[in-house]
Amino acid sequence: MPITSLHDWNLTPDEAIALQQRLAGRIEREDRLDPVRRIAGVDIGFEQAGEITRAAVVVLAWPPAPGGAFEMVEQAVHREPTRMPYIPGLLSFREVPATLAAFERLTTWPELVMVDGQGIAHPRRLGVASHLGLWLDLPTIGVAKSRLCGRHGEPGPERGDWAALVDGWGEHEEVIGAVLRSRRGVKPVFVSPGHRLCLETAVAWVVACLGKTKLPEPTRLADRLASRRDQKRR
DNA sequence: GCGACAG
DNA sequence: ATCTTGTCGC
Repeated sequence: MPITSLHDWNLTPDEAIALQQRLAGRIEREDRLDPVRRIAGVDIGFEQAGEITRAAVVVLAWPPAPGGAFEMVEQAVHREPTRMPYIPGLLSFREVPATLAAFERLTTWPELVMVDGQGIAHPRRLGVASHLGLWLDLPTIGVAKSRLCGRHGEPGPERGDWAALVDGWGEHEEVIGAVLRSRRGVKPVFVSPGHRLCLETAVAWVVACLGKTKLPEPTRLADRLASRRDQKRR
């Protein structure tokens, strides 16, 4: 059931938390993906000492070419005044509005989206990837570089090895993500379902999109575009 | 009260 | 996230 109306993004922390608790109940964790032909990557960067929020989205063709390279189908960037400071747990209210605007500039639509941040691996099970997934009504996966919440062991050393990220105790204990070794010898990434897919499927897609670096291609390329590292060179 | 804390 | 040069390693 797609969400048809957008809520107010300028909320007090308490109101934002209450809203997250309600929206979390709408997250679908069962696989519901259309045949994948395009995968989008999303990330946010900042300009002018944080005054400007810069949302970047890249759309890559799936599957990648025989050599392993992903074809860049389209890119979009949207800049706007930063609306609120970074508050752990409330990241989506700072980044999702600009991201939605960037998506509106696309002429092609993806069937899957990877977001730089957490999916359900969040205190109220509604990280940026999940929140964005609800608004786009698309399957989303959260790929974060560090942990927000949950406990976990050390994943194995090989690419693809992962350890469960669990949160809660007793009857409330649940697996909320995977601490994935995306490359030998590097700190693992935190993968969690955003919307419309389960953990195993999310991990499989991230692994399938890994190139030669720590981050999967969709997120890595979006990161470069958001931080202007693709042209900013010196 | 004392830590922890995505980007 | 961002401010920033060189440097160690495959």
